[in-house]
Amino acid sequence: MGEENVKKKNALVPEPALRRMPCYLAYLKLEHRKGSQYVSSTLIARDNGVDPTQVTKDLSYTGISGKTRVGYEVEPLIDALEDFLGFRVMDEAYLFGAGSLGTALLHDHGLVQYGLKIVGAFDVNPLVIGHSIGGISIAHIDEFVKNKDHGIKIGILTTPVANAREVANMMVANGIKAIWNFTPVRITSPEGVVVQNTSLYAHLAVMFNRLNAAGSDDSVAPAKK
Amino acid sequence: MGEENVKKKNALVPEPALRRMPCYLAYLKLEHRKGSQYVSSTLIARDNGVDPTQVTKDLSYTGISGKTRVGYEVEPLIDALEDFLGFRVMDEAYLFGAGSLGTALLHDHGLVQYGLKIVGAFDVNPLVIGHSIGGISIAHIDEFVKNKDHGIKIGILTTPVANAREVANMMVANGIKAIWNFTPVRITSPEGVVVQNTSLYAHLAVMFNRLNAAGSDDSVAPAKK
DNA sequence: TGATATTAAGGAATTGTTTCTTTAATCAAA
DNA sequence: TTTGATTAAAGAAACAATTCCTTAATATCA
Repeated sequence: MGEENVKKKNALVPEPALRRMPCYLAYLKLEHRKGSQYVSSTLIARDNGVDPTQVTKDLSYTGISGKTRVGYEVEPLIDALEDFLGFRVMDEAYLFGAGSLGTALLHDHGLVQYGLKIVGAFDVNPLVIGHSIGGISIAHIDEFVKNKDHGIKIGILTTPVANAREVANMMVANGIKAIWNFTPVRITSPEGVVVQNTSLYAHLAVMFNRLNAAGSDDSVAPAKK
Repeated sequence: MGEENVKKKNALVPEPALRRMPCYLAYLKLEHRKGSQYVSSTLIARDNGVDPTQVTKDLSYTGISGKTRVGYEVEPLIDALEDFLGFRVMDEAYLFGAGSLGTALLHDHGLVQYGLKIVGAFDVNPLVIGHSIGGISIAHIDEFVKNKDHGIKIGILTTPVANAREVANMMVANGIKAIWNFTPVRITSPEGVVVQNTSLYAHLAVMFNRLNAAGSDDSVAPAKK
């Protein structure tokens, strides 16, 4: 108990804050294109429907500070956000499962602008192996296991539900450090492996629920703002 | 129907709980296929890396209750979850913005299994209008405005950032009640319109952050200033 | 048949996040 | 230069969500 400068709880940036940051970034880029040089937290808050103090708290994580009575300088803030979010360094990733959703992601070239480049894709289905989707050719997953020395740290998981856990284990066993999980299966992450769950169906469930709640109840309170 | 739980005013189901439910559902379907007839919350919790009491709390929202010392009956629980999440009724949706991400979603046929069917797509780019992607032909967005009497309540927003707000407004003005927003732009929802934000980049930001934190920690203080 | 262990469920305490409040800074205008 | 208004930032309070704790029920085993 003697160590008093042991970092408490790791001081992780709150996930909700991290999720809001790309939204600020998109907004700032639009403002920048419009010619704005300074933007205040008040303005950011109003245009994005969040609390002004939350904006300053969120932005303070990037290390940038604003000027009293002026706001934030747009360009440095954009740079700081992109740096902080890791959008400026290009990370390479492998995709596992070239089914419907995997194919969809291979078609999407938007991720490259945010620092993620898919450089390989794997599957077990003979019907897709050998084909090229979005410029990436699909290989058998054994090829991934054979190649021990790839420096790829990020794996995108888009297999069917039944294989998700098995493939995730294989990814980890072969050096993957971060799993971007698009399946509804909850991956119990081993050692120091990061798992980011992004099941579209989870979001769909929330949307359906809110839609039904709004439709069936006329005394609904509007999102307590 | 809602007479007995009138005590709490709105009693909205917490979003984190809703997001976990599809995960339980996927798990239960796998267990069902394996032949399990009963599954306990303890087991669900262990296999999915969550707290057992959280499982029972989450599942209680569906109205199903488990049997002491036995657990939950798998089949009725699957039914209840699918019903509760709105996965059993097929909702139809329009897609706005057939760019990279929009095209990707049109290629994905997985959504149909979860109750969402894309039945139309709109854009403004002459290069894509008239083409068919994933069985859906792309029309000019004016066609959407002309057709006042479509019964479509759900709109998927996949336009470029610059047009997101404008298109969202147009959607709402023409009867869309729920916007599934894939852009990083925060849509300030009007009256009783539901907005579900699903920016992939937000998730990417969280993953990058956690990955970097995991790689650089141990001895180094988090450079958060 | 009775004891034991396992489970669901409800309420309390804890934790984390958001919102509110206060303070200090500084630009603009008089 | 002085005054007033607006802003960022830091701390306090409120809120929501998770985890912990207790209770009641019951299938299994002795």
